[in-house]
Amino acid sequence: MAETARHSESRYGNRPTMKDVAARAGVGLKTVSRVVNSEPGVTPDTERRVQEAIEALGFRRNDSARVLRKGRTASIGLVLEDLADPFYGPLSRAVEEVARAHGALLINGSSAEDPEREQELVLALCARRVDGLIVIPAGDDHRYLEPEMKAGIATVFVDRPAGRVDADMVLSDSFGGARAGVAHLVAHGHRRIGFIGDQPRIHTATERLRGYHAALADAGIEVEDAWVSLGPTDPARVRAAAEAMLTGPEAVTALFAGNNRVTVTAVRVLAECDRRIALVGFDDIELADLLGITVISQDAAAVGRTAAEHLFRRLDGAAHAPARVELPTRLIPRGSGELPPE
Amino acid sequence: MAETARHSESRYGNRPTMKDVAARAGVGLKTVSRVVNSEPGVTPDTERRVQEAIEALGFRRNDSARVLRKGRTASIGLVLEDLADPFYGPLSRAVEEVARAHGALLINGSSAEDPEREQELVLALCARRVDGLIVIPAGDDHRYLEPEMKAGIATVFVDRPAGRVDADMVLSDSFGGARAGVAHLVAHGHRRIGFIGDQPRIHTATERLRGYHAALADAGIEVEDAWVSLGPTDPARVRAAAEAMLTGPEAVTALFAGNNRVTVTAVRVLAECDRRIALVGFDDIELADLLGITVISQDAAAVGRTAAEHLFRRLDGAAHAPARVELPTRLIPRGSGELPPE
DNA sequence: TAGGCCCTGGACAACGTTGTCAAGAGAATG
DNA sequence: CATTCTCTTGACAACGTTGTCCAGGGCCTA
Repeated sequence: MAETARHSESRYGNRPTMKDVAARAGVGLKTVSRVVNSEPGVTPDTERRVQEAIEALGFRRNDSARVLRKGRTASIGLVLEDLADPFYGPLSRAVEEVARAHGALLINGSSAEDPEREQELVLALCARRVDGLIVIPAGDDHRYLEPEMKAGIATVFVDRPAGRVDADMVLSDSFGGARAGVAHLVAHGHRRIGFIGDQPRIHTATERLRGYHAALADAGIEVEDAWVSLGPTDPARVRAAAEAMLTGPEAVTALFAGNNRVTVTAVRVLAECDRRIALVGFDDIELADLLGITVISQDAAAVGRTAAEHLFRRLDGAAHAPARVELPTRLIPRGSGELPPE
Repeated sequence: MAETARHSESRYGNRPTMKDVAARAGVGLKTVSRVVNSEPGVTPDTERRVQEAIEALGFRRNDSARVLRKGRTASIGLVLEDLADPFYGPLSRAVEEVARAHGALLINGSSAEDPEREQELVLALCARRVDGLIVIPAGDDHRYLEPEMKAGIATVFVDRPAGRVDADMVLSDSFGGARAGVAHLVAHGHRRIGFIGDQPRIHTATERLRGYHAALADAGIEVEDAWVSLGPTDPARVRAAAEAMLTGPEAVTALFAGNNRVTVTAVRVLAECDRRIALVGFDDIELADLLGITVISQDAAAVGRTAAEHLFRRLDGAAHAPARVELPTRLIPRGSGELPPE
């Protein structure tokens, strides 16, 4: 029977290690390490020999081992709701750019708006010992993160506040934006305005609804129940909600859409409608200019950049109390929000 | 002088290790490992004691160490061009879903269409020992990946073929799609058709141009130089190209846009134009239905899913020769491509 | 020429985990 | 009661890297 060669086939497909390089170059292990990390104290001749061995063997440093030894992974985690959502693409890209500038890689995960999945993802990232976390919360209780944060994983919450945990946050002014958008409709003569938003457990959804109520209260208008609809933002639900608001004697003359997905569906519904209904949407959308859609725009890239910069400032040692940054929104009139009631 | 407490402050902010848990629970190290990994052979009583210690200390397994030991990182890398591009969001999300189903995390990076940055990113991912790589090539020479692939990092190229390297690829039928799109314009009476595409070093750009030429050749139409423009797809360049094609006695009556970014700008230019110019764009765009834009649609999510499934099949041991999958495209007529020449 | 210093290079431990193996405690069997 | 077998448990090495520390050689100075 052949002797058991239990490690004849190593895990990384027999990748050469520094030891192999050292053997081939006829130097010590640590000298290879020095060359690989451009540390001083190696004569040019020795360095050349090591470089040749590295080249010949196709050696590449194993960062897993390095991470274990050094304690820093040079990677950060980003947990968002859905990478495929056009709002999160630019945000994610902005985070990536900042990470890159700090020599860090980005690990991405989508929670699909499921609190359990969010937690699962976040904890997986913590187990990897990412240096920091940027989280767009799906759930509203983040106490599970406390031990992690105490253990030194810097965390910044984005777009929605953290639940029951004291941490840095970067938000958009949902309340103010919605209030301005609805006030805009009021200013153009509307008194019956519908609001279609996301599920009430999502902070931005209720904030925007609060803005809607504030604007109508400012105008002395009493809101009817039938004008407000919160829930999932899939096309079917939104379509049903919009159609309900547009029918009957009490039909609204204008709609406020609580986010980009709602706006998209609303535009489709209104295109099929025989009356001219005004529309203001939260979040800008590509080609909205050509379609003449008035929106409340938030700068997703700026949100991501701000959050990432915060994070790295923490990683660089900033120890001030958790900060809450609120970025402004901007109303962009393009026609749909300026239609008069009919 | 105080004694040097060189490790008084450990790297992970003094996170407890299995050793600490073992000490507290009064058991051996390996027993903790067994509990953490739900391995059999631990009495309920022991398990309870260990669980309590884990709870009390807030222990979380350090996956860096695990990775080093096991040789699998349970993570894959995705290098694409720009996460903020609406084409890549769904693709990336689809890859993530497949990875999740296999218990792997996704590390994301944008090459910004820069071959050097692509290589830098890919090699960084290799140094992390990701189990596999999905690459949307920016460069056209990937020989630098050969040692990595030989060392066992599975790699799938997506959207564009790998350069000088034999590997799995998942592509869309750019040639066929463009040919069908241009033929569609010809069928509606156009004989002077412009083509605005991406930089010629990008494979899809030249493939689509090839499709354009093929369709016109099929129709016996001779292409004039002024009808074709390849280059960066930033709005300024595309706008200039489009405006040039739309002026003069030899102006085109229809445009074929080589990708989503080109289409967006083209739509803007045409909206300002006094003549009615036909347009077909490669890649579908949100709200294109409302704007009546005829497109050649490719299913980004399907591309991502297919690539990721290929990758994991490789990781599970599939050893067949590199495969090249080409996914079909679909022409979606919505009005802009059916305008007659005027 | 002797002594001291600097510079290069290498041996060794440690990071936190998991695989291997063996020991010990009971239980089952003769 | 002796023996074997099963089951639980823990000691130990190893993964590939980096930090610490020491040795030896060359060079400078007195």
